[in-house]
Amino acid sequence: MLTEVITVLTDRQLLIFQVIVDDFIQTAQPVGSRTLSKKEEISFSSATIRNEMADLEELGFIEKTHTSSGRIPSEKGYRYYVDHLLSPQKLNQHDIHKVQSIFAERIYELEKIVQKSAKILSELTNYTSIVLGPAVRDNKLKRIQIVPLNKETAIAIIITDTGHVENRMFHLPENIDAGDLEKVVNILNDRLAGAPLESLNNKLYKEVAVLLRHHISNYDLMLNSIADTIKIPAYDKLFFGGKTNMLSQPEFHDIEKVKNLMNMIEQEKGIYDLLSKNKSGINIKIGRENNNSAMENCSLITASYSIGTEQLGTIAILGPTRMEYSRVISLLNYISADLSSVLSKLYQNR
Amino acid sequence: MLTEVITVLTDRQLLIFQVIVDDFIQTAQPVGSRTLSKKEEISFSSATIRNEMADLEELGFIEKTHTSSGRIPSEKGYRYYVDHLLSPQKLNQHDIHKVQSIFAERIYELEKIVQKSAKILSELTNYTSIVLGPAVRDNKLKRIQIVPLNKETAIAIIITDTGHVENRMFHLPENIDAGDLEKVVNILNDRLAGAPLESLNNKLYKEVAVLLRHHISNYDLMLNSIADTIKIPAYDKLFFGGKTNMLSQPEFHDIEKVKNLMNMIEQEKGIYDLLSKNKSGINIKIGRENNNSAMENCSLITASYSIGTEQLGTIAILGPTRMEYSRVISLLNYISADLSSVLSKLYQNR
DNA sequence: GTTAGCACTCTTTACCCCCGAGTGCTAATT
DNA sequence: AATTAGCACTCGGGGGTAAAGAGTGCTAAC
Repeated sequence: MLTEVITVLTDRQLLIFQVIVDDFIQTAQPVGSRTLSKKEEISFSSATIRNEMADLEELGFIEKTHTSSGRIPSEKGYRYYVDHLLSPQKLNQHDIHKVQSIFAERIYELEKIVQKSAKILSELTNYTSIVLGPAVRDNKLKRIQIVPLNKETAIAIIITDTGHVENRMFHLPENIDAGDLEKVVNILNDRLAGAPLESLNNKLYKEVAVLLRHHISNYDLMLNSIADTIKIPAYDKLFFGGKTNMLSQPEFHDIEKVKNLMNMIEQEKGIYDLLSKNKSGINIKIGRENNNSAMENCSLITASYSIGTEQLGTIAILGPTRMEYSRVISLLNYISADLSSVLSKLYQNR
Repeated sequence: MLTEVITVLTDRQLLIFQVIVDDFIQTAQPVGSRTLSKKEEISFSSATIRNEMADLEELGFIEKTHTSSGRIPSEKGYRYYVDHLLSPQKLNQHDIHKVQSIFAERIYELEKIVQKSAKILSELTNYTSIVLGPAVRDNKLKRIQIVPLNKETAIAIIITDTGHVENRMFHLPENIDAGDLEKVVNILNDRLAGAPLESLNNKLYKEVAVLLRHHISNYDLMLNSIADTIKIPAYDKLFFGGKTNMLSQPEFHDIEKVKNLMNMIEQEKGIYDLLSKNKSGINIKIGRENNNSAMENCSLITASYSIGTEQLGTIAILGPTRMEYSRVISLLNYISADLSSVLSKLYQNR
């Protein structure tokens, strides 16, 4: 187990540190002692501040960009700021109004609500928002449907209890007729309806296979196609908002950084990894804490949304390390609570 | 009707112009007379070249970036190059191999094939590829299905003859039972199956409404929900490949340009407009011909793919005006032909 | 008609210098 | 003992100048 050295900062150091972070978050410019001394909340001279800053730097909370520059928060500094100095921000009327517009229209599809949340969130923050869509993994099967398109192909459709629909085309075995198909579908629904999607594959081969054998000759081909359809959602869907917002951040004037980040966003796999392994509640990962070179100058704040106690998905904001943590956290909290309550009302009694 | 002034260039001017364009496409650097005079295919002095270039500039085919710079092709120049000087390029073995990998796996879904095409195309060209997915507009309805999820909500699913599936949740009228629903579904399929999606809305209100009235009390609410489901695909889907490839092009070192372009790509509406109004075959739009400020330094080459004679969708490459036109055109031709033939085999007899 | 030669233009790069913002340290002040 | 004024020093950025390099247009010679 790691032992954390608890650093005790004096009140004055704390004050200076906080003002440095707040100022840097706003301006993106290194903060010097003169600038600080002019702030209302600071009543001592620049020399004093310089001394304190030297100490704060020694402790690793702030750093210089070059020998005679002002200071910027280090990653450790942001971590401390986030852990100890964050005061929850009240959302203003405009924010609240916009968030509630997500649920203004009568929308029933989970996915659409989630997508709209991503959009609104990115508009409110000017950062990039990412939403990991509702996990279908633990949905339960509502119905399987097979619709033949012509003699050779048919389309298999599965519907889950949350209204999620997956479909896939497959090749029909030769010499199968409509009656056979109907029997197959009946057996499938009989045996599998109500079962969690995760368990379907297993059940399919263990319980259904035997039954199918009695009814159609070329059953194995069909079985594989159905198994294919069932296992489609390997990853849950990702929704993005404001993918290009990062381009407006001064830290991304360097095209190379942009390219790295955008590439990761496009690939989705990396993002998926970042989002999926978070616990419930608010999670904050700062810079290299994300273990991802493209995220060097970025922070990721995630929150989960749920139906009742069942965690459904994750909603996140990706921004520069110099991010408005307080505001973003408030927003995420607010949206995820709203999302959870609306979704619960809609789907609780499924 | 516009009268086009036909400009006759001497063979030598043509040669010089072609070499300028080819060189600039490769290097992205303005081409000077000295550089040209060193080329194998050019056997006259730099002074002669300078004279010819002055003429070419007067005619508007090339331009200078500043008074004493080399020349770059103008938009008019690219247009001429594309219209008169393009020699079809043979694809190499590697290209052909990669293209054919699109169809290597047995995939039946139109969308997946199309998506894979976009990916491969962007990898082969290092530009951004865009595919306008199969138009569902003129698909014909295969089947409508309604699956109740609980007492209040149900999900309506429509399946088209090409295997496209759309679904939408809706609120069930109160006091409707499973038998009623089945009747509704039967009526719908009876009346609408085989009809083009476009005509469904009309038919629904004109023919089906009367029938429904006899069977369920609250039929109008239901009717509207079904109408909603049917009209979902307002725009055909867009698929992208290599969205970030543009970032590697030297003309996009300027962050502002990148932002403009990326924003347009993200919004999709603009892209949709650019793609949807093209005729069959290869279309080339250079720079401002696209009528879109974000496309100032870009060219768009589109090709259509089809089943039989029915145009299905569009496949396109978005790159800088300094684009490898010849190669891209060959690739697009090749892929669209392959796409068309494979899709025809799969769906001809639908 | 072609080309060698030349003066001229413009960009790029480097270099220098100076200014401003900031620092750390020391000595004086409270 | 803590705070602050003062000062020497450092570094980045902006402006200016100079030289190099690539290119042009024009003229005169071939």
